[in-house]
Amino acid sequence: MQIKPEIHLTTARKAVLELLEHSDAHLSPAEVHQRLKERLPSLNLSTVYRSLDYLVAHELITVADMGTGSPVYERLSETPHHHLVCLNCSEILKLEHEMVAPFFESLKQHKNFTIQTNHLVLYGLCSHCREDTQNKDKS
Amino acid sequence: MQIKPEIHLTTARKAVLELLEHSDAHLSPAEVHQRLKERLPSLNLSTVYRSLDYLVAHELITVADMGTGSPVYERLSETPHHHLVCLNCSEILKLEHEMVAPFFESLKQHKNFTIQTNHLVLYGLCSHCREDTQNKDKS
DNA sequence: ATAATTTTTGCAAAGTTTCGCAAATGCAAA
DNA sequence: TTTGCATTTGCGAAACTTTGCAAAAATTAT
Repeated sequence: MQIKPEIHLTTARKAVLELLEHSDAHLSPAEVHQRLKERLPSLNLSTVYRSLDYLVAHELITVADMGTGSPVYERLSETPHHHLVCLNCSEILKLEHEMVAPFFESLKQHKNFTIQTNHLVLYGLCSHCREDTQNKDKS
Repeated sequence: MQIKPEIHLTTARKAVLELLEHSDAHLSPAEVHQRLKERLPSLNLSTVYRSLDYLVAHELITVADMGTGSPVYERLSETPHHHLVCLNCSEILKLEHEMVAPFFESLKQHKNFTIQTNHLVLYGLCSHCREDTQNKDKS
């Protein structure tokens, strides 16, 4: 990963970016490739991988590993957000950036490090499953 | 990933765990396999993968993606720590858990979500590279 | 102990991701 | 425009990771 402020959108990259912008979902590389095959039949899967990497590096999209086997990509909206994934029931909760911003700010202040990670995925237990686990412990 | 408090250490799992406990480094699955081959010649690489998954799920070791191609594993010490990776110079900085704990605590308080992620890897710019980038912007 | 059940492992195959390289494309200079 | 240079892409192969399945090992019940 490198810092390259200059953005050059080729046909492939533009297609990938537009697909993500017009889709509200998390898409895996294979899904992106699948959906673009109609428009661009010759588009190679490895080009999809490279385009996704490029778009992430240039901060036009985000990538996250939700533990689904493949990383998933989505457009980068004005208000970034993050995810909490329950290890027990697999529920995925959205986490607003306001909850994360103070943490990133403290890293800037105390460690002199500017976070660029724009899509955090944290694993743990949702409220419901924590109760279940506690009950199980008692029995 | 599932929550299985009962820990069953087979020969393979014990070997993997002991290797990580006696080694101070981040090891990839292939490196773990390589180093155990002497002791356990018949140990299969897929068993190493499954053992690592098992040990992570049972919170005996941690896994992190440092952007090196393969995930890396290490023993879980009493004092967990995290990493900051510079996107520009690739330097890896250690981040003490004390810097992270208040953030996790706030998620517990406000979102009722108990974080179990025990090894965060955050990407961004180290102090040195941020200066460079700023200078480059000016020129 | 022995048998039945469950878990783990090796192996091979499938799936996913990366990489090298040559052809194609795009941009810039002449 | 044409030429030359740099970037991007397709393709094939390699590398990495996961999965299904049957054999082996461990656990539990009889």
